[in-house]
Amino acid sequence: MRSVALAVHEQVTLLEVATAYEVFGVDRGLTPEWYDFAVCGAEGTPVGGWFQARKPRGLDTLAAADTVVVPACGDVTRDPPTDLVEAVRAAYDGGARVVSICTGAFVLAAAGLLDGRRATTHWLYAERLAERHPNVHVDPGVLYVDEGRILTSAGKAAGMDLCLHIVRLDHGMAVANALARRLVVPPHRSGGQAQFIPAPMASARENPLADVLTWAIARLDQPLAVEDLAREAKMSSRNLARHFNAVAGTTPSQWLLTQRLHRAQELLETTDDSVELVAARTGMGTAATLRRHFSRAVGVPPDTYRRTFRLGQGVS
DNA sequence: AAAACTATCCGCCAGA
DNA sequence: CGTCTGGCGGATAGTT
Repeated sequence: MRSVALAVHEQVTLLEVATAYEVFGVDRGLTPEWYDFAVCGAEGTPVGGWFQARKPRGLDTLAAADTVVVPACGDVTRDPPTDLVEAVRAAYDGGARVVSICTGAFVLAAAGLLDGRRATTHWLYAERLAERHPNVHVDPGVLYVDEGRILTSAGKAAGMDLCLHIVRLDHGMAVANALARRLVVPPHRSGGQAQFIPAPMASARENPLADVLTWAIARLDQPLAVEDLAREAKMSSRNLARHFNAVAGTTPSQWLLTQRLHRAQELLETTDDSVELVAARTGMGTAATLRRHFSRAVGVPPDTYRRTFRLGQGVS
């Protein structure tokens, strides 16, 4: 996945174009080969109402890229431009990985790429997306969703998280962490699949579990069991599991484990606590348990992760 | 390293 | 009737 094409079109917003450009378009020498980055669209397309795309490649060249990034389409009440939808469809059919930021998900949905898949978009438009495209499993509560060749992200800044996630997939964690350090953003805020972060704006109506999740995150240092969550949620564990699957696409214990591992990563990055202590402070019990889960989820053992991260800091 | 032990998940059914 | 909920038990993943 070495070439990235960014689709610009009418009403595209500045931040998202900038996000993709900063991540994929600037070679900071972090790894021998960075991405071949191209902007595709019509000459003079206004960007964010302030700038104009200069000498972009045509939309028809989208399909040539390994990865296609689709930023927000300004007006979601109208159908996205047909030529854009078709170009995205063609790119996907040609084997490209397709990524949307914010309401760019509407373009992917219009191209039929999201049917039967989990996806996300800006929380403000999640309901509209679900209405317009009933076959899409819209999850308004995550930063991004990784469905393999289709990746969608929530509003604005979450696009950065997804772009970093892609760099992590392509170049590994060390490079992604070094880049995050250069950009001065958190190195890893996880998005889709088994991972779930309660969206700050998620209302109790959208996500009846939001309170329980927040409650649990505040007590991560304790060995919480699923039963404890159920009690807090005032429902049976059976029902809690059901809601978890519906809202987060995962099980209570899986979600809990993911949160613990996030906290562990954070502690490894920011403290000198021993792995035993990190295990205790993340409610993982023993170091052995932490090591096993950490290695499987992150890919490297805790000690290696800490060393790698420290190295990444040195690069800046 | 394996076996006993525990917690969790999930399909199914029944009741509200 | 469709939807939501709780409980049961086999299967399985995780822990000691």
